[in-house]
Amino acid sequence: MDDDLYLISMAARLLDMHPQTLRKYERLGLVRPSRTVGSMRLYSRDELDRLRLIKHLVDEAGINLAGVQRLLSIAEVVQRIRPLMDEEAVPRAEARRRLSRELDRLCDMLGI
Amino acid sequence: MDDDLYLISMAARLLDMHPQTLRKYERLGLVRPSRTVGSMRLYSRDELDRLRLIKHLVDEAGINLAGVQRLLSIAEVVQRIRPLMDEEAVPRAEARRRLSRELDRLCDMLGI
DNA sequence: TAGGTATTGATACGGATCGTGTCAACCTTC
DNA sequence: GAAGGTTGACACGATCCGTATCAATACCTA
Repeated sequence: MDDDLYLISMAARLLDMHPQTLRKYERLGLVRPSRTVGSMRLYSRDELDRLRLIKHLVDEAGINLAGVQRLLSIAEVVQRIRPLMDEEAVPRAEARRRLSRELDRLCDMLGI
Repeated sequence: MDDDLYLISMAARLLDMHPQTLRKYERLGLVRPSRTVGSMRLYSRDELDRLRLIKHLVDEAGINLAGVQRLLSIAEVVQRIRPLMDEEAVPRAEARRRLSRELDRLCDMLGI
């Protein structure tokens, strides 16, 4: 499995986005494609998914890039919280402690 | 206690915002001041706090109003999650169930 | 009740953001 | 080496957002 990497033109075609848009998103830190030795961008499946999410938040929800950035940070925290919900995956006391810390982080990101 | 209500000019002065900005925020559903019988806006302390948060997200973080709206919705969910953390406030199984539901809601709001 | 001040809703203007287009220089492949 | 794709930088419209302005209405006081 040669875990599928796409050049910017192919990625843009798959996502129906403009290559310049992808470059700008990287410049803003919204996505971080790897590079060839000649410094050409390589987009993985995960980054395509991330870009699809960004596209949805921008086009459908009308959220600007500063807002998208904040929402992506929040999403990361929520993703860390999910596995803490699995019974017997984590000791209860430890899970509670971690959950509390992640919630504090969320509040910071939300300004509350 | 005559729980402090302010007309728009006073609210704007306290927040250092333009009255027209407050009117526009209401038109977009970001805040919902009560009204006098003559339809003049009345801002409570809670709404002033909400406006302060909005102002911070817009001015400091550069997030647009669509993004602010989404973040405020997320903040509401997080506020509902917090009390579920108090030991012995809620039966454990029930707390877990509610927490799981709120997390699902968060994922919807984040598009994940 | 009459008169002055504040609020209302609607509209318009200037600055900033964002997607897109264009350009020369570089990399890659044949 | 030639052709085509990529890179970074810049510029051009469209849209968003705070602000200003306006006539009409509400409030308050004399």
